[in-house]
Amino acid sequence: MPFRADDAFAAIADPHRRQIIDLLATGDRTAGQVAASFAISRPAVAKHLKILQDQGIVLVRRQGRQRINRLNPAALKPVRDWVAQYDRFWDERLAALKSQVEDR
Amino acid sequence: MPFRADDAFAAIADPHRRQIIDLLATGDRTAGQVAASFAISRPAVAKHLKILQDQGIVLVRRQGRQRINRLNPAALKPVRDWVAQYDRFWDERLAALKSQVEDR
DNA sequence: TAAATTCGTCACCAGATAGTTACGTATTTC
DNA sequence: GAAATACGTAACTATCTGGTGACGAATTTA
Repeated sequence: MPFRADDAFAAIADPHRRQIIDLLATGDRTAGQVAASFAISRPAVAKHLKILQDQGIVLVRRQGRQRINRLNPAALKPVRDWVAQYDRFWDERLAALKSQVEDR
Repeated sequence: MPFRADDAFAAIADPHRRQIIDLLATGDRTAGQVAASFAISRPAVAKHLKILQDQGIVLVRRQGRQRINRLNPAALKPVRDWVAQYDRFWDERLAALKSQVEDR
């Protein structure tokens, strides 16, 4: 029973998708503009975008015949929260300070 | 050309592997002990452990005929660092405080 | 030494994934 | 209206993935 790639963790497992996220962090882009930045084809990029959209990591708004993709980093929070459990193992002081802030 | 699961991001993409990490966070375990906590078979667990070991997320020490697995959370740092880029999008104040600490 | 325990790994299978090319639809431009 | 543009998606392929059962090596126990 293979696992389904239906969560944020699987969404960021692919290097191309992380690159797409990093690119969208610098500004909104259409699928075509994103594809122009990579060696893979536009349909391949469109598929990656769809996976990111399904997870809410990328939001789309229509503008004429264009579909503009915008990054929604808040959707990465599950990943961030899970990883943050282990922060204290590599920086005790930072973790302590962070939990102080978060508890306020 | 599918991507190769050869980095920490791919290692934590599988839910079982995250569960194994969470389990090892509570204490060292042998592969058999880990397998006893899951519905999947011991070979399946051994494979997951090997992937985690290859990424340095799990370290093994031999003790007689046992191989004891220990969590090494520091190996998750690449994931943590990448995700942390986007912290400011959901908590500006926390990010500011964190960068102050980290810059010191 | 023989039997039992602990574990890694091989061979194999079903299903998922990432990629391609080809095509269809909606919108803008001429 | 016709042509061009921007995009999604279906169909297909090669490869990777997670799973199982079977086997063998190493170590402990009887």
